[in-house]
Amino acid sequence: MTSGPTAFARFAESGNRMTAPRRAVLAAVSRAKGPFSIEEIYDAAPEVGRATAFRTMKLLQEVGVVCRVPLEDGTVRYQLAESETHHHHLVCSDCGSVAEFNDYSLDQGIVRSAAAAGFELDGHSVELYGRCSDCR
Amino acid sequence: MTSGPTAFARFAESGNRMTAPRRAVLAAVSRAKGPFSIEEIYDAAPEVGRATAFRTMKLLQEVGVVCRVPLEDGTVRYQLAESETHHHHLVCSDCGSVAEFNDYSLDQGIVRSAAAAGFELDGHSVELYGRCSDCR
DNA sequence: ATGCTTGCAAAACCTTTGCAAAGTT
DNA sequence: AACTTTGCAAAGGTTTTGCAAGCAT
Repeated sequence: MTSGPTAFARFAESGNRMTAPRRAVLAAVSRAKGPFSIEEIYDAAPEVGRATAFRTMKLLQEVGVVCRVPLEDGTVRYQLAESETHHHHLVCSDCGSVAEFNDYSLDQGIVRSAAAAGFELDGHSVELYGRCSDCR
Repeated sequence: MTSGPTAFARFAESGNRMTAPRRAVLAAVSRAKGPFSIEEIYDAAPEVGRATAFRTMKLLQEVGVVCRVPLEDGTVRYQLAESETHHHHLVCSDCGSVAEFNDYSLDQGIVRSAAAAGFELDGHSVELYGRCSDCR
């Protein structure tokens, strides 16, 4: 639940310089309740230049502070990553919330599918679309 | 293996009008060996206007003739859909090929994961990234 | 000090729109 | 004949760039 400090900490650990604009973006990202677009971030952090907002968001993705959430309609949002490790997303089409989940046996199934196709697996992405328990 | 005529047939069945520009886009799409961008399509079908290329590609997606393939780097390509039904993708990072696959038990795992999270599932997308059997 | 980061504003992109003309059924 | 679709060119929106000035370390 305490995602605020975590984003800063994770970024600090990444070995990148901590600057005022980056702090502002991290704060905006940490404040966000659900998935957001880059535009929403630089609206929420007006002291940061457009270019820097884009540059910083790209950096945060690389560093794993935020993760990309592809929506069903083909657009993309971002969200503060709860876990730095691999995970999947549950995207609610009603309220727009995005929850992370892990399922070991699901990942196993993916490994098995890849093997069956003679495919050497590097990574995978799984997005589930539907309605969350609150919205049902 | 005979994907050429199939795209036309599928489109015809969709109840949309068959026009010269649409035939040109369908031909270009059918000719493509792997995943492609919209720009590649209107480069390959110069007689078709830009706007029409975009409009037609959107239509082909809706109709299920082509499917959207999200790449690991966040960009999106399209590919002629082999099967009209639900399927997943194996994206090769070496040769760029995209293969479709189905795995019933994987889908089952997804249904189970969703249920475990109290999530009402509408749809899902699974992309596997790695190296195909030819490139290994 | 050194080298990375920023902001600005322009440029580069990509996609969509409006509307009259042309085409399809 | 009725209704769709197209092409054009312009508008719209988003993301990137180049570079001098400003920071973090």
